Amino acid sequence: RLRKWQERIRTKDAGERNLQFALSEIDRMASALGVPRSVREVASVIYRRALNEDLIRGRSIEGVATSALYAACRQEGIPRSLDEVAEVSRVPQKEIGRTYRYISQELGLELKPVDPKQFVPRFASALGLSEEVQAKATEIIDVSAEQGLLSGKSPTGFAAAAIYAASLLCNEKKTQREVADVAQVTEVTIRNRYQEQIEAMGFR
Amino acid sequence: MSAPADSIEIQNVVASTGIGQELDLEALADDLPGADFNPDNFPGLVYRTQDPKAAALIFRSGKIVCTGAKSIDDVHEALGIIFDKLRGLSIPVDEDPEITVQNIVSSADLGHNLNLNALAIGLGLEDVEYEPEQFPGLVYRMDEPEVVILLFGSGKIVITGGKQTNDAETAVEEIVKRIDNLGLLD
DNA sequence: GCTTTAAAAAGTAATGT
DNA sequence: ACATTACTTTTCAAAGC
Repeated sequence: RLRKWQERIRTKDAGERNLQFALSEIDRMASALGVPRSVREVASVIYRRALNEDLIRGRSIEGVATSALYAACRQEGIPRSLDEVAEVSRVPQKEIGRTYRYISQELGLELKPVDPKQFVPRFASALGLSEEVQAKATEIIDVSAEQGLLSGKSPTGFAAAAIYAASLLCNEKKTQREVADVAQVTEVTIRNRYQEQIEAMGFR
Repeated sequence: MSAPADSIEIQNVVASTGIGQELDLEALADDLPGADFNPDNFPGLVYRTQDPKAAALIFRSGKIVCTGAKSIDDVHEALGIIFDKLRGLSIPVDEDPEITVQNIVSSADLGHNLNLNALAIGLGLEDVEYEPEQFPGLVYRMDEPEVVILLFGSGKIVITGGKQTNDAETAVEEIVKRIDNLGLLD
């Protein structure tokens, strides 16, 4: 009986240590990504819910912690791409995506698809672009999305192309490579989305 | 006049069967020209038929998985060829091994572009998986028939998970109804 | 969970000319 | 700037780790 008690305490301690580890990892990754404290708290809540619902069984603590942070960013309207999240995590991008889909389904998060507009302020300021360019990029996204061009396209690539197009239109030109680097997409993707978007805008 | 259901094409049929006889795969790999067998990698021996084109996974237990066929008739034909090949190697094969269709993958065209963002919300986020950062298709799990449908912006779709020939047709009619009811069919 | 086999859809990426 | 190849998703069985 004494052994059982010790085992329980040991398990409880282990569980407590695991939770502390997960929360400190969320904190570390959130700092590296530069997301506000409110997002870390949302991520902590999602992680604890996943823990209570026993969703971690068969998955790595780090994977669930990273996915919780990815989900929290989206829920708070300041999304990070899976690439960006994977850069500060020690879990491969593929596993983060798979784990996110799983906990999102099981916890019923029902997050809407990521809106490309939500990347504009962050990408544009990283490129030192003005408010005017940001407003133009936002307009390009709205107009082309309304014409059905967004279906199936990656939100980061869509945002990157709109920012590139806006930088040209506002005489604050950035090269495709510069925009591609901050958005972590290829120049080919920017070129493809850019062509569709300027056509949708009625330019050519 | 061309209904979406008329555009359905079966792309792949997966079926399982068994010859009711244990097999020595090492020996079989030597006797069957073109057979791939890497037990360290995978326990099954891979054997491909040319006409109809299909691939069979043959296991030590005598159970066989056939995949890649374009129709249920092709599955029977391909497995028939394999059964005869085995008999030719003087391996006893059951008279008419039962063949079970496990999965049918079909493609179709709805004939309209689809707004996947609107569809994700309209069909219900709880039944939908749409992560364009990871994959361009919207994944929709339907209960009746129990199939999974992948929907693309072009209006092209993939229906998978069905076991009956008519599952794809039923599913296409149902998904068209649901999309139309949402006013999302241009 | 993973390993292998097949197939479609469309986007993105890496490599090659 | 092109093309080609390859990988992402879903489904399913098989035997074994």
